[in-house]
Amino acid sequence: MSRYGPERKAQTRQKILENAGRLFRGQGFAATGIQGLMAESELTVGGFYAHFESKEALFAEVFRRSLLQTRAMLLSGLEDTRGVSFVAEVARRYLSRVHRDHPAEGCALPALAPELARQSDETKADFEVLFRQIVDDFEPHLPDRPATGLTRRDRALALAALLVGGLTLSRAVKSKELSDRILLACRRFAVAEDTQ
Amino acid sequence: MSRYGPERKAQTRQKILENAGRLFRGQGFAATGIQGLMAESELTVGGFYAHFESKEALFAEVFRRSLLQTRAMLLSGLEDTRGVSFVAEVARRYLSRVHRDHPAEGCALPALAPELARQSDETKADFEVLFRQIVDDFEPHLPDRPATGLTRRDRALALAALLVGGLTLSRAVKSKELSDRILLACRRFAVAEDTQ
DNA sequence: TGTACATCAGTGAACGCGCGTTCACTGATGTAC
DNA sequence: TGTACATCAGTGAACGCGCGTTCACTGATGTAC
Repeated sequence: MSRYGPERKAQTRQKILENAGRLFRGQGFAATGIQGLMAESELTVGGFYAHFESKEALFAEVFRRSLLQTRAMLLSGLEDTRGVSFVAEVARRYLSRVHRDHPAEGCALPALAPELARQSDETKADFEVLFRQIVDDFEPHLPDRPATGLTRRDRALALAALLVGGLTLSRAVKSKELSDRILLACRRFAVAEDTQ
Repeated sequence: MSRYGPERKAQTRQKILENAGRLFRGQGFAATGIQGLMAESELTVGGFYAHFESKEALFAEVFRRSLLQTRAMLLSGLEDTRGVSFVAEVARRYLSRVHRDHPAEGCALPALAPELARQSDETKADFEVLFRQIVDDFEPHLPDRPATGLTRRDRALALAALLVGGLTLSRAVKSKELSDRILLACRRFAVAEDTQ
């Protein structure tokens, strides 16, 4: 065994979080056991509670971290991009085949949103902070088109829904052809909205 | 006890299916036990396998029935409605506060889609048949706008994604104000797409 | 009409197993003198 | 430098419980004669 102390503890916590992220998103929250998670992290069950208060507390933290990663994945390098090309690029990144085919490494929402909806208000409030942040990030990049009656905030929220719904549906069907079609249709729809 | 025979059995099966629908959508598939489901149906565990081959087989059937109900809820009375008013009405029905606040009685997708995505190809293929049917039902009611590069099928698929994603997100946040905002934004977005 | 029998929906105990959480304990470390 | 001690991340057994599925059995029913 290597060194002890707080930095070593932080590393262990990190490892548990990463494995929990993969397992929760890959198999679901209720379907993942702490036993298996700790084994995956090369530890024993009891140690879990030195790092997290409960399974739900871990869930909240996993969700938070996953969304931070998604945010970075969606926005990195797009600081000065606006209008159609912003929407097209964000939709292209999120509604990709790679993302669809690797739920365990992807955004937490299409994998875990219904389970989040069943958690405590506290956990949902934790999520909400980050969700608002991402929507806020979208907003300034979107075109202002008051004639449609949609504010930029409306567009940002609807874009988020289209991304999450599109990826969710693309994973639920069996046929790859239909699945690809769903991804493409949502990308086109997101862009079309801002084109005319 | 009342009468026996095949019609009585069908009634029992029906009762199990209804309770499973409520429990799965309300608490999730993995989080619902057959013991609890059968107790809810005023039966004992063992009897379950006289009606269903396995828990997954029940899931597939529950999903199918739930989508049939959703389809009826979305489309009833709209046979001759076209264009914006069709989209507006469908979105109004699906993205309603009542629907959001009663997941156990609502559409299976926002409640169970990620768990469906983790089931066998057979179960997903079962779902796909009905999903295609609903998208096919949408299609003829949607406006044809070739200038945007979107086919009617694209619009129908994107509309489905917007509905599912919108309701999913509206259930995941804590704040009712934000949740309402998400529902409204998606309704507006769906309609705006077909207005200009 | 009365009796014997086959059917089969539903019972309830048992299979092996894993669940989330608690807790007394271990043993490597850093600190004090 | 050497020794005694406090800290605390992680161990592993145990708590009570429920999991999905199997199976020998029960008992109300419909049928045959």
